[in-house]
Amino acid sequence: MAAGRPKEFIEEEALDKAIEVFCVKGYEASSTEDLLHAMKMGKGSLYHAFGSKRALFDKTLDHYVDGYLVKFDEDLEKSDKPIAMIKKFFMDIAVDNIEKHKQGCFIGNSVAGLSGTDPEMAKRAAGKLKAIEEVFYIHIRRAQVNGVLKTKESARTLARHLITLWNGLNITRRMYPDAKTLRELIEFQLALLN
Amino acid sequence: MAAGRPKEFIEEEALDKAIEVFCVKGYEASSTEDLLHAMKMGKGSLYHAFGSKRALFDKTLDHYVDGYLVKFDEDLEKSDKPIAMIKKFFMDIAVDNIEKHKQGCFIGNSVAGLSGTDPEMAKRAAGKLKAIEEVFYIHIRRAQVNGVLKTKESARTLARHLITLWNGLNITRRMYPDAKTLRELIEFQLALLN
DNA sequence: TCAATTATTTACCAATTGGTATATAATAGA
DNA sequence: TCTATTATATACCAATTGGTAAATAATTGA
Repeated sequence: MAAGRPKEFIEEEALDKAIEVFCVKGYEASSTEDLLHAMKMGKGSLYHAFGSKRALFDKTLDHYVDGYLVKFDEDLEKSDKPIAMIKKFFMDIAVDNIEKHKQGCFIGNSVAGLSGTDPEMAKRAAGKLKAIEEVFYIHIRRAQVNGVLKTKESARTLARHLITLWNGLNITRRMYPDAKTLRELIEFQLALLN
Repeated sequence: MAAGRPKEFIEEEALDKAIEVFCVKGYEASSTEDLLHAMKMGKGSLYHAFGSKRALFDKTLDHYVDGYLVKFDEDLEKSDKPIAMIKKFFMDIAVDNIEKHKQGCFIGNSVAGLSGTDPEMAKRAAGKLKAIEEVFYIHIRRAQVNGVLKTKESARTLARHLITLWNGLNITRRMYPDAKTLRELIEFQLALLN
């Protein structure tokens, strides 16, 4: 195996920290200094390991979705009540703490923030949302075939409804960062999934 | 009346240009240089007239909503089919051109982009969304009393549904900047308004 | 015509930006 | 122990950032 001085940071942990910074401040407002401090590494190391701020951001996008979507899909796969689980996924947003509400969704924030300055990266972020939609789609489709879901509306539209709800809540939760308001709203919209 | 050298710019026009810049690039990524160029004024003039980048942004928020929401409300007031008009308002999003899709909603973008770096300004932007919700609310409520709207769901929840749909489309239209997909989605969600 | 007032132009500023180059440190294998 | 390899630390960089100061230009009212 190759030799060389061993890394003093764990890539996954460093990326997690970078995600926090990018998510809270957005791409432009996150300075290299912010990232360095949060990731606890020197400038040399960071640029050696990740190449550039943009490349780092790109990696965080993958890391964020991989670590979170794959698990969600697996959990749905195992579950005997996937639709109830999807509903719970949304209802859980309502009881998030105020910090989470203010933070919003990393991917949604990225799509909104980058589409004017870095369309290519925005497209990649949008692709991640499509991947989430796809998970919704697969399990909705299956539930329709099963007969668990009675609605005749196309699974594709239902999945897109959910992703739009997700995107919408990402903003609306900043307007109303309280459980009651959000719960009412989410319950109302999930009634379409019956 | 007071004397003094007359302004060489029209405030409303300058603000419109600033809105374009802020909307496309976001607050942080919009440099003073960008703004100066778009607004066609010198640095001295800009700082003399608006004080700071942040104060300018604040003014654009007001200008954007004032010029657009008040008119919408008036139109709804005049209309004999306000609910149909609200629906049309949403359906029109679907046929916007690709530039508009990529641009998204100035207010929504601002809420997403500022909540981590300037919570106070983010709150002001969120307040603008609440003002839009209020317009929806008033006309939904009235339509329920009229009997035009049959649904017994609370007007407040319906209004919040619409603002969440608006916020959601703001992101989803970046994923699917095509009329067909958006129309399907919007039609589906507007079915709740019957 | 002369103040007073307000707008514009221009030159300037310290601080911060993302990024690089070089030297050094730590490892594995020969 | 020597070499190849990889990681880190540090000093440095040009460019850009938001913002200011002072001089000047254009207006109104006396």
